[in-house]
Amino acid sequence: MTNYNELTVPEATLIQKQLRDNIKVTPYNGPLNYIAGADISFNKFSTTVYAGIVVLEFPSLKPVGYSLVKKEVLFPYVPGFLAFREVPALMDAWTQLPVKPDILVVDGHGIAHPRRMGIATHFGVLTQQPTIGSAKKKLFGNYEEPGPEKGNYSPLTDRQGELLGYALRSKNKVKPIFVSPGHLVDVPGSLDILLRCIKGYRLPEPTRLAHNAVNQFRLNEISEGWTSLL
DNA sequence: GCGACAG
DNA sequence: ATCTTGTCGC
Repeated sequence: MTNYNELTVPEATLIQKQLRDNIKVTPYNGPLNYIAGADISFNKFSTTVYAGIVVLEFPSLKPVGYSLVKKEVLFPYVPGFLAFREVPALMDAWTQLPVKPDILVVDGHGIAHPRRMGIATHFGVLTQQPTIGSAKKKLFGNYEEPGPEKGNYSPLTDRQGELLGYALRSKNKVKPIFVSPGHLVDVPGSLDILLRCIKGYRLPEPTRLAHNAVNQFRLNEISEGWTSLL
């Protein structure tokens, strides 16, 4: 894998344009026995990032294990280029997984991106794994505020009206989350799967548990490596 | 030029 | 993203 730390934004843009030819937004018809969530945590002003992937049994959503790694990152956070900052660390956590999940939910957008290359798509294309993007804020596209009830959603589209994903009310009276396909999953499919990951919190279980894990890791409450919970 | 802007 | 206490509403 190329070294993202030395890249300039124009160079990163070129990479996104090259990778976009490999994106596959297609129905996922494989099995779904395991789903995972990926997230990153770090201390403000630090170049050390704590990455983690938590694997859950599906549809019970019970965690079965987690992979945690620490890595130095120099690429800054630039809206639209999150992947260049977080993918390298996530890749290490991914490689360390003894068994890969059927679907991976990444904290960030999939194709709901100016060049259709959000972090979930970027990671999916590089690993050739089905991924879904789940973000807490919109990055790109237009949408109408979804209804107030849990489960209500509205389409997220580009200027040509093409469907990129959805704004989803994952819990009553909370701001919506944004769901979009990463790779090897289609738009409706990404919503169907994500809806089955909601457990009463705003964030879907895979993302929520991954977020908790990387924070515990950063605060030295749990250690690096692969840990089985079985 | 102005507004928007994942984590 | 992270830093932080109390506070308002369901």
